[in-house]
Amino acid sequence: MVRVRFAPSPTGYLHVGGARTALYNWLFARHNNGTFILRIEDTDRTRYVPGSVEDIMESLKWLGLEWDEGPYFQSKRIELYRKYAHELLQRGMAYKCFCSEERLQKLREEQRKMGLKPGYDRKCRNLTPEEVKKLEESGKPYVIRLKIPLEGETSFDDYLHGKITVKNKELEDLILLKSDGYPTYHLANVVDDHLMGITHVMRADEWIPSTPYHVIMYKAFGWEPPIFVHLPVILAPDGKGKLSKRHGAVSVLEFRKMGFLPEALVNFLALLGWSPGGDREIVSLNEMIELFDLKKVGKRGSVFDFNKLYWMNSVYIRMKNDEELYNLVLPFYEREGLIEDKSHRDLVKKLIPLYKERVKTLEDFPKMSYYFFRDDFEYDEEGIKKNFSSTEIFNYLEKVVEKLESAESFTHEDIEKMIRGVAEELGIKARVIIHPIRVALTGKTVGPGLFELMEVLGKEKCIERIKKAIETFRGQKP
RNA sequence: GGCGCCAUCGUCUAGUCCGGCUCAGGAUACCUGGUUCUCAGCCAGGAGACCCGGGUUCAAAUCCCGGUGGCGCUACCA
Repeated sequence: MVRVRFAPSPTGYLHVGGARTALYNWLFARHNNGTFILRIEDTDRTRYVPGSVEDIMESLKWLGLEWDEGPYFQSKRIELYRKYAHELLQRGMAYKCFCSEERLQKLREEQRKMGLKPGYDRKCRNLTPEEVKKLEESGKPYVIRLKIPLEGETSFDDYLHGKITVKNKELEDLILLKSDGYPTYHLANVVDDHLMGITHVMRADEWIPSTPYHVIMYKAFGWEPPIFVHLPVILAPDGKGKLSKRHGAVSVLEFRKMGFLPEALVNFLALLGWSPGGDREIVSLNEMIELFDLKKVGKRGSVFDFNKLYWMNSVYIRMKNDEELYNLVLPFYEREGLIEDKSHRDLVKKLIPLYKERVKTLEDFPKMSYYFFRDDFEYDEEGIKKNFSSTEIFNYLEKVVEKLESAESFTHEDIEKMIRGVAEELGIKARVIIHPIRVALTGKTVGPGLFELMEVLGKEKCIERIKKAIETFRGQKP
């Protein structure tokens, strides 16, 4: 029975790197009919950020990665870790260390100065029972450290990387229990993974260096270690280092705010380091469950390519039907303050087909269709220059207004017939008036098809805006 | 610095395990053309990669060694 866990620490929002780790764990669990557990590793009170647990859970839910157990909080299991730390003490696999932080810091400084590798000098490792007793009675705070074998080497089999070996000489007696009684990540992590029956530990690459410590701990406890799977990290677009805030959005919920669809984000993230094989790119969550195979996960870090995410998002938007899109997009219009009554909601409904092929995000909808809601849009400079510099154009537009005023039907088919008819009467190409009309109506040179756009805008607005453009730009020397 | 991990188009990747089918396939981004009232979309085409050097072999992107580069870790943080 497969049991995996996603174990973030509540030090901030859930970023996309963490989300991908969660996704792989989730997919692996679902694929194997296993259990996906959420565990909050909050053993460092100083780094706790209020609200981050909520953010993490909401992010996971939004992405569709529901957990089967938890969330467990390590801060509520402190006694447990304490107990196990003391068990190691009794077994002689750990020891109390009374060295102050000041001494450790000074030690490190000196080591660095002398070109030695920094690390604890194991001063307290060989304290006699009497010395320990004396120090304890003096009330001196202490930590509990793991006794690393002085010789030999430690290795483990990583599912992706194969055998990884380090010399025990390179390892130091790391702290298991801090002087405030809280466990360090290492202790809590190992104890919980064992107690929770975790079969596969899938976490980011950066944990590889501390895995030997964990292996030594499992051995010290006499426990069977889980299978380790170290996932490659997500790199910043410049390829230098991990993705961070300064490269743009990193928080999952931030992507939601920008109008990305969870399906798109998940699909994109899944392909960052994993391939379903062949040429498949657009894969639903269900298909991913079926196809997910740890063997197909890559080893090298992958760059987060915003461009590709935008493309994928647009693909998913186009896959939605108009009704679904309406529900998704309405909140974005509301956020922009464009929705005041039912007529506005109806308007949004009509806009969906005009824009769904042109947007990359949900946020683009209100941004690109602002002029349907307000008259205070701006005219594109180039658009004015290109379309309103000749004098004849205003005569043409007047003719258009005339025709529009007498129009009985205002479907895009009839509008098209009418506009093309005007052009023919005038002996000009339709495009000669189409573009100026678009600028007059929207202020822009680009946008949905003019006739569809006019139909939705409505006869009154069309006439009004063309008249206004004539007034504004006629005789104006650009 | 030490230790570790990694290395196919700019980017995500297929192929690498079990060497020949590959003068390396797809996607994205970019460029060109077509469709069209513009844009987007769609269609067609283009340019673009096996880090370097040795070795093994009839044959290497694929196996081995070395180098280089990138990244990670080096806390009473996770």
